[in-house]
Amino acid sequence: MSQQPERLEVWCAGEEWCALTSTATILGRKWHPVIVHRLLRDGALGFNALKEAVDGVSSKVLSDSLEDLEEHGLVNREVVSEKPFRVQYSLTERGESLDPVISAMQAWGKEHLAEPRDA
Amino acid sequence: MSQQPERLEVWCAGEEWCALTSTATILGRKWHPVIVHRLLRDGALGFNALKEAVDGVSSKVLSDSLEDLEEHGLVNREVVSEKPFRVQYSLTERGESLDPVISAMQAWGKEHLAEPRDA
DNA sequence: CGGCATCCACATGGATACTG
DNA sequence: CAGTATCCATGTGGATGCCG
Repeated sequence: MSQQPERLEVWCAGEEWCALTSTATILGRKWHPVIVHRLLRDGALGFNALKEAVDGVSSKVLSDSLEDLEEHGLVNREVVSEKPFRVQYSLTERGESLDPVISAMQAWGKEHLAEPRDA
Repeated sequence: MSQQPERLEVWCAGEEWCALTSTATILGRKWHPVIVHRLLRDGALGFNALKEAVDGVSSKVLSDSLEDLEEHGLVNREVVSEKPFRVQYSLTERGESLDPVISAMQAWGKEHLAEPRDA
């Protein structure tokens, strides 16, 4: 059940800054943190449900993003039904471990970015 | 002395995902988190000192990155001497407030990304 | 429903060379 | 020392349309 043992392979292993740049590269794509956040909040979701939950992403970009997240072992894709074709995306353990990072990012954003109305 | 009162203007204000995407866009650029980390760790640094501290970035990219960080009010640029021309880059209060985010990113990276040798 | 195919525009990073 | 000027390859996102 645990797909955690091995660490993610990265091109910069050995460099002191690798942990930071790699994490930035993974979470720095426009929708990645939002996707992870939605899956953390709502649990497993189908493609279109996730698309609506994210709200603002196109099919193509969501598809690309999910593929990238899958390749990084953060998201799990599961076909739950063939007849009415249904898929579910959920976080792996590694994906869930991003919670503190996502939370920190969102907290910072809420604290320092402009809001529509102040009050 | 406080340049914190106003929040950063962003193109996505009002969107629920704005805090996350904007933060991702700011910290997601390859060297941004490393630059902020170095300034957090070492304090104010000159251009070349910072370039060496980051280790791996080109002048052009460092220059671009610093400009971007300045525009976001995270980094402060100060000319400390004209004759022997010297400049110092340091974090603003807003920049320092990124500490928890950078720390979370680095902690996650160290925990989940491959290292040169295992033992 | 859950995508993929295409095409396009622009952002980003890197190499190299040069300057005040 | 502290950058800027070019040039270029690739990455990334977005729009639109189509398919099983």
